[in-house]
Amino acid sequence: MPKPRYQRRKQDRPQEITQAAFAAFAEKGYTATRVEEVAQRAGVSKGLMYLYFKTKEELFKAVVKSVVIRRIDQLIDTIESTELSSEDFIRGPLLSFMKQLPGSPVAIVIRLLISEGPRHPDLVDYYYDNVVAKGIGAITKFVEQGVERGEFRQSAITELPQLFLAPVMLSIIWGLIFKDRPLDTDKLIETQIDMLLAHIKA
Amino acid sequence: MPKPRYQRRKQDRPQEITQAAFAAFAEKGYTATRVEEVAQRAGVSKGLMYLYFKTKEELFKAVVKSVVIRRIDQLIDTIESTELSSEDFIRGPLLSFMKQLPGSPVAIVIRLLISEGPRHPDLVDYYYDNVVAKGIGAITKFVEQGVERGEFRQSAITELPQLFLAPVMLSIIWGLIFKDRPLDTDKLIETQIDMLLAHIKA
Amino acid sequence: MPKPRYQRRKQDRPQEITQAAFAAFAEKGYTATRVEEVAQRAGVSKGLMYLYFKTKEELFKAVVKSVVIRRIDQLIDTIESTELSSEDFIRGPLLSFMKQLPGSPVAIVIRLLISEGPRHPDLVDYYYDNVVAKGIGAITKFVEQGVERGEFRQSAITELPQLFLAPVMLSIIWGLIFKDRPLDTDKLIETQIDMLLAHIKA
Amino acid sequence: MPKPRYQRRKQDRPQEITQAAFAAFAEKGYTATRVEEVAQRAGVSKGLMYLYFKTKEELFKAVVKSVVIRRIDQLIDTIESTELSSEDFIRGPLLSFMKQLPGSPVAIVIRLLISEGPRHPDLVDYYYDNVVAKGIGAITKFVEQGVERGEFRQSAITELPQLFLAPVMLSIIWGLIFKDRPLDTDKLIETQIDMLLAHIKA
DNA sequence: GATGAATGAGGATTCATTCAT
DNA sequence: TATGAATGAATCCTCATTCAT
Repeated sequence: MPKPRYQRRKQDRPQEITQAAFAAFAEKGYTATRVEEVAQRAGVSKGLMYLYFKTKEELFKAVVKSVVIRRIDQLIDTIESTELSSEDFIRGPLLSFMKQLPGSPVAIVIRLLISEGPRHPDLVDYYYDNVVAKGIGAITKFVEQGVERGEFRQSAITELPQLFLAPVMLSIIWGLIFKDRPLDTDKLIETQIDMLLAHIKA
Repeated sequence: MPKPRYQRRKQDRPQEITQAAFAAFAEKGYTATRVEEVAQRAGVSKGLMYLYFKTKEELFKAVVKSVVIRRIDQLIDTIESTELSSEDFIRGPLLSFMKQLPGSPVAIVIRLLISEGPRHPDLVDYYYDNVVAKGIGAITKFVEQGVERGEFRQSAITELPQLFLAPVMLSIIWGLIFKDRPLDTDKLIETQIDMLLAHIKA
Repeated sequence: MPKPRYQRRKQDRPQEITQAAFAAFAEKGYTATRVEEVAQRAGVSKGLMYLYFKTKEELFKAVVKSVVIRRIDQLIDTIESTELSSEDFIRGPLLSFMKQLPGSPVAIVIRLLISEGPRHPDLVDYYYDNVVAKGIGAITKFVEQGVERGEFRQSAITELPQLFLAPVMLSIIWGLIFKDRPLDTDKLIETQIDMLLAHIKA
Repeated sequence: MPKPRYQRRKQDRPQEITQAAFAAFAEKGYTATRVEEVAQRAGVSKGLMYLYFKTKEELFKAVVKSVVIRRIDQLIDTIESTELSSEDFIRGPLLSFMKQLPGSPVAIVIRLLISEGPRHPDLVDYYYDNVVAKGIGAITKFVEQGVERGEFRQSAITELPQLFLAPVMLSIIWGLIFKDRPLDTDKLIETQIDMLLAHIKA
């Protein structure tokens, strides 16, 4: 069944290309990935790439944005609609969310941002505004809620929500650099949560 | 106008080149740095570079190794020769050590490893063996010592020394990506230490 | 927003495209003009272009020919039907004709022929046969008529009718290269005519 | 005698490349000439081209300038140091100078300026300032001298020195477009000079 | 040992042309 | 017919590496 060499699929192309590019960037990084390779992965000609993305850089940005979108918003929605106590929410949905991050596309995006970020300040800003700021904000707000409810006490952690993310980040970086060396990231994150809760509980 | 640094001595060359390369890599990353630029920074001709380093990759490895050497060993020596109690040591020398990491060349090396590591498994191994394993080992050993001395209790942390590093790593990555966004890394690290100590003290 | 020009009629298409192409070539030259741009100017899809013109080159030839047609024949007709004396005709209709050439599409065609001519010998031949030869022939014949009538004397100019065109050509080239530098082309042409008439009048 | 594949000839390279480029541009025009072809003609690698000329455009400019330099200055020098009467100078050195222009590199430069000039306004300015303005100026000054000396009378030609150039320009363009069609350019130019002198002689 | 001129493989991008719809 | 998505050859330019001097 030889595929028709010529298919019109305008609707799907951007995503197909974006996905192929993500896979390629994940494997080789941005610079080492040739545009032609992305095209091949997407089952598309080199020229078509430039119909949808003016430059390789623009493709790069599209890739980052495509990964980012809606990931955080889900968490925030969950936070806002939850009826769980603060502790239960942290030990439940939040913990689950955190545990899956190191194995998710987010890890790849982190890698891309570390490698290419310095040359794409606008992308860094985009990522900060849409992911980091939102995430940090959500956690902060949630902790403050716990304080209001009397579940938590005032503590330095309210101003350092990054402490929630620290083990996640370490797990991500560990996975990026030391792929084969084992690390029990789940336990790492759990233990951090234990410590944090012990620290802030009233 | 590359200054003719005092008497050009052959034996200093490798280091001079290595330092220049490190500075260049720090600014632009490995791929974006041209060999010629390193040569200029080192006040040396392009051709001479290849007398000391067969390829750009080899130079890269030399750079990573040069940064790594002796940094960790100092910490280990300090640990082994200290007469402080475990807690005092942690709150003193170890905390200081951790605090200066985000601003140190280590951060640059992390960036390089994340960007280029996948293509240099041997370098990753080298780094793991000489830095990470040693560091992790030292902390583990130290915590175990605390337990033996009765200062600390048995806990999950003995097997997760990465919890000490987590806030450091987050600080490093934050600095790499979000250069301008403020983050009180010192406080972050201190608070983590507080929590860890609270968690493991007998 | 390409206006849907009244009722799109098939038979007008070739001319519409040809006109659009001429305008584009005039602005950017042949090579720098993309087929797609011509299509847009003509309010037509890229694909349709290829229904009327097999290649960009064929379009180019059609453009040159479309500009050429009938321009010279008008002059010749006028010459043949005039009842003016030779001098009066030269100072009247011929001078007017010459004066308007530098600002006319002919100037653009000259540019195109200079740029692309070497790669289109057949087009050059076409232009020579239908424009230059005819024009030169007409002037020659007209001058000879003047001699026969006793208005003019025999002179080198009978064999060098290009002397009539010289100031026109200089004006055209001047306009093509030095768009902004002023040149009184009318006076240039008039003075040349004065000199020529002084030279050949019996 | 296989040429050494690797020769150091820094001194001569720019000119060699410039000459090769001129030849290539003369044959094919700027756009149709590939950088690699110029390299081959110059017996040089593609990469070396970019050591001496940052871009193809810069090479183009260098080519134009290399042709222009000193050509006009020679004429001006001759004018200033001549002891001939105005008429004798015009019929002698000036006429010779004009006659050789259509077959000289200047013709090629004209072609390049017509084709590529619109995209290189600075180059057009350069050419105008260093060639056209100087040439026009020299002729004007020379004619005025003739008037002062009583050889010539006041006339429109003092303000239209382009009349001297008109037959030269026509000859150049004729040669560029109608390579094979014969035209007695020498006689054309001579006759124009005859007419001009007849017109301005006191 | 030093130098930096010279090489050439590699990769991004453009655009005339084709063809499924 | 008419469209414009899709193709791929063509080309500029970069930069790690080599080597004559």
